[in-house]
Amino acid sequence: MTDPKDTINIENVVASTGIGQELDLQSVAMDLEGADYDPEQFPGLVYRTQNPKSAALIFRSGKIVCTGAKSTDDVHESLRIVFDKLRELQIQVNEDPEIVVQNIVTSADLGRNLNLNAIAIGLGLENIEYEPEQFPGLVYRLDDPEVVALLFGSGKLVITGGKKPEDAEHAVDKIVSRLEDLGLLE
Amino acid sequence: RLRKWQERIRTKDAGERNLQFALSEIDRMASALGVPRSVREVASVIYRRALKEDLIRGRSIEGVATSALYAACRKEGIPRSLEEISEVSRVERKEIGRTYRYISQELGLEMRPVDPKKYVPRFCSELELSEEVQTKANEIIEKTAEEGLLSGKSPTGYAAAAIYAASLLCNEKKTQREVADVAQVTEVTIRNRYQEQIEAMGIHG
DNA sequence: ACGTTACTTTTCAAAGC
DNA sequence: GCTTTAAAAAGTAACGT
Repeated sequence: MTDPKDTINIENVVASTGIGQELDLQSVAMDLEGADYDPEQFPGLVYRTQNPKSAALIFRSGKIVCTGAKSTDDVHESLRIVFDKLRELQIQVNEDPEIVVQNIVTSADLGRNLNLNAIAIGLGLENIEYEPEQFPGLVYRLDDPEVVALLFGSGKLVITGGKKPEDAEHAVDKIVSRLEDLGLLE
Repeated sequence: RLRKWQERIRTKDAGERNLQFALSEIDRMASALGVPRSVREVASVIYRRALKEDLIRGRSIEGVATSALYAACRKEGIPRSLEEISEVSRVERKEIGRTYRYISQELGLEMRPVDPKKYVPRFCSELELSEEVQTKANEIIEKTAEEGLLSGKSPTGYAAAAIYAASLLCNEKKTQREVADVAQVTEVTIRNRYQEQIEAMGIHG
């Protein structure tokens, strides 16, 4: 009788911020160890942090995207490292740049197998996308919270598109009660 | 004013030429796949609806035409896999799949997942397997799908495994390679689905 | 027949083509 | 629309051994 909510795990957090200063990415790429910069391929410079593990995309405008962190705390820690690295290169970085979480990817487990065919019909074909020839997961878009859920035959699921950890909890609650109402859980 | 008239005629002609091209492509692909005329008609209707709803913007005419045909085959109960469809189209499989999902969603086609049993007659006939094998394969699909084994699995691989198992049970053995070739899946997929299916059926193979 | 790697889906920001 | 980055889910595929 494990509450599916207790199985929720944050797998990835995407956030954006900015140092409030324009950057010469060419010189940052020269001085910053481990930086990947190929403007022909992508306008952002890629810098990876090891602890916590994440990847930062640094742009000419001074805006930065951080992805790969496992929590919002890790996002802040990763970006603190990036800010300090830039300061070491004599680049002015704002005191406490505002960090906005843009997306949180979560996984969870409903604890029992799912009959995706029955769920597709039950939730309504107009509300879902299920094309097992192309992808094994059933795509279910929720309005509140505004997230997208991927349901698998194993009962495991992925919740993405949320901006706060509670979004995933609410989504799992709604999915569980919806499936229970339809008699499709257990 | 005369220029506007000419432009309208030019646009109208271009539009009609595009529609004619799309319909002739649907016809060409349908012939190559050997599907009945009714499927081409359903595909034409879907294409015209997509055109009317302005779903072709930002997409290729061929991509929408191919996806309309793929959807029509499924709606008519004689599905062709994306792999098979892409062989007669110049549009790649991935693009056909995503365009199909888009028009299906936008037109509210409410397509049901493909039933693997729909592939059994065609695959078995290509393998020259008897009616008995087909019936057995359908039985295997029916029973194991009820137990939830079908969730997330590709219909062609599922059908292929059931046909392989049925051919063994009916002493009309086909190799995994032979079945894999007609279903256009790998032997690995047949092996994996086959193991699950015979276990669920309580067969010893 | 293994094992490994890699691709499919969803989400999001960034700047530029 | 595309490009890049990360991550999970499970299925399928293509390598090499």
